[in-house]
Amino acid sequence: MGYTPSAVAQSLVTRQTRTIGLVVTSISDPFVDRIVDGVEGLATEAGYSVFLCSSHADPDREMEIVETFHRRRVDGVIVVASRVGRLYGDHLERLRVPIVLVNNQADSDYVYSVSADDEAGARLAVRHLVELGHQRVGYIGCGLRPPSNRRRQAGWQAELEQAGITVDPDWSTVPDTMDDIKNGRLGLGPLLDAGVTAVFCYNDRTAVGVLLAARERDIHVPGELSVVGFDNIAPSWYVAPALTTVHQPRLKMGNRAMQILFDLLAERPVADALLPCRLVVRESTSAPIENE
Amino acid sequence: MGYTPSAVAQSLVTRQTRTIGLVVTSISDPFVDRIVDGVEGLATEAGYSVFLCSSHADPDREMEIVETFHRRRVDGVIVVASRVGRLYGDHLERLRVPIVLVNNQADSDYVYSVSADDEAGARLAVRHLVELGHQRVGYIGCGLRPPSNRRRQAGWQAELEQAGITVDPDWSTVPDTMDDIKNGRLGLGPLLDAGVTAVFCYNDRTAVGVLLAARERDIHVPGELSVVGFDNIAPSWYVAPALTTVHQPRLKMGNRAMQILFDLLAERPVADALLPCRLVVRESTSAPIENE
DNA sequence: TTGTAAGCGTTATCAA
DNA sequence: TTGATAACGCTTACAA
Repeated sequence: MGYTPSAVAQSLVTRQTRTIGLVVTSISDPFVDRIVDGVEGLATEAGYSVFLCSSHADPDREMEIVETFHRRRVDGVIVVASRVGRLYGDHLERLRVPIVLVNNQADSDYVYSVSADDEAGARLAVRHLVELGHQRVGYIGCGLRPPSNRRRQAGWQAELEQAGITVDPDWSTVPDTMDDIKNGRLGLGPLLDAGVTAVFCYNDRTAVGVLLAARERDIHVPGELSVVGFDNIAPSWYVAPALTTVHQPRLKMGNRAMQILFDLLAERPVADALLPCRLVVRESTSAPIENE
Repeated sequence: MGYTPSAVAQSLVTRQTRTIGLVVTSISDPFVDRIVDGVEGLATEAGYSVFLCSSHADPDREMEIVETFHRRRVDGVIVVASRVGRLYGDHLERLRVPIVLVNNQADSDYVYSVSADDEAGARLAVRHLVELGHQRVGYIGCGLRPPSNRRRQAGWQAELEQAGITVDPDWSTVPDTMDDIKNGRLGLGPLLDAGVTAVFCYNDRTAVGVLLAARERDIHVPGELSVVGFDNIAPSWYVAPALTTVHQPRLKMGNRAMQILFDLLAERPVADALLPCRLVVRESTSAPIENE
């Protein structure tokens, strides 16, 4: 009837805004998109609106954003790939705004989290390589995301050891540029020198860097080198060769984060979630070449 | 001092929320990401927060979202790739909420727009192909985005005609699946039958579909077929071969949309913006093969 | 300069 | 059941 009630006046009296704040490192990060889809989808369905803001991976910005969200009296906050993590506990027990972290476990009483099982995912990738017959498989990591890098690297190492392979320290490298693709490019040389026949990468973009560097060196993938990524971002299936990768259930992770937030708001009991990954085999892996 | 003033109470009395609503078709659309960055960057800098919501290209959803934003008393709305477009005029002159459309010109008094110059961009692409020596260049369009498709197709045709080439109707096809990549895949066959030596695609994903289909048919790109895309999304430079494409200044478009909204809010005079595109030549184009 | 009161657009409470 | 009224947490206009 030509008139729309003011949600802000309603919020003032009901003391809830039906609004949540979502902070991401960058919207241009292909890893983030489906997670945003996941939280936004559930939120909208429940009549919530979501504020989106990028921290650009700056911890101070991240904190500012959360304070801004609090100032706007959001009912809750979701942070993807937090750079602050467990530090929230201290800072936010005053604010009393429910907060859930995606891919960044933090065992504070005020902070909950949903993450993909990085270590198990990494093991899936390495097991695939080992079963293919690879003995010397390398790892190219990511210096800018220490927690998840650590878990994926640990999974890589554990799976190799379980296969009875002694891991050579030269098989792994953890570059720390801002650019994942560049990391992959940079990382390949040293690993090749160390004699690896396959490389497991921190994420798909790193793997793309490896693909690019391999092409420049005229190394055939997967003939001469197998490579596997992590995340299963959209381009991973249409680069050449299509990437074998570890799928993270990103939409589901977004959904779950939102669900946890709803539970928190309704004061239902909640538990952190650790979601399983899945191996997706495509064209970038095969049995190692037989030499001599 | 351990206390944060409530922005909602402030909003109630100042009658402005310092909030804007941004509606996109989907966050997972690689075209959208940088536009969101552009909007969000300027907004945050100016102390505004942004609500993000996906319409999934459904006009009804889009309208609902705008109404929700209005209910929340956003100061303005930005819609990327609107499916409603000029229809807003009638519906929103009551709401009196400033609205700016990105890539969807609508000449209503209440609706402003910023767009990339699709037609000029298309001509850039085709001119490049013609200068390379191609005489029969095809076009694969997008049935789901009629306005921009029409402009790009018009640019393609105009540029060919200006080069003195008579355009064969069989050189163009406009598939209308939801999936751009599939469109490219589908479109290649008919064009090949019509004898084209180069194809200009509605966007980069369509071009990726062409690349994929060409590989399956063992057609070498660019040796036997040149292909150019549109948008310059991130993957376009790391697919193989790297795509020649038309760059849309998406970050700038986002910035500009936000700037226009600010001008509207300050009651400064504003004008629609039409931003130029730029050709980016990479590896997917070359001179046509000489036959007999 | 400092303080007090009215009002922003709703919901909720409590009389009638 | 209906209808008036206080309160929500601020800004601002005005009085002291």
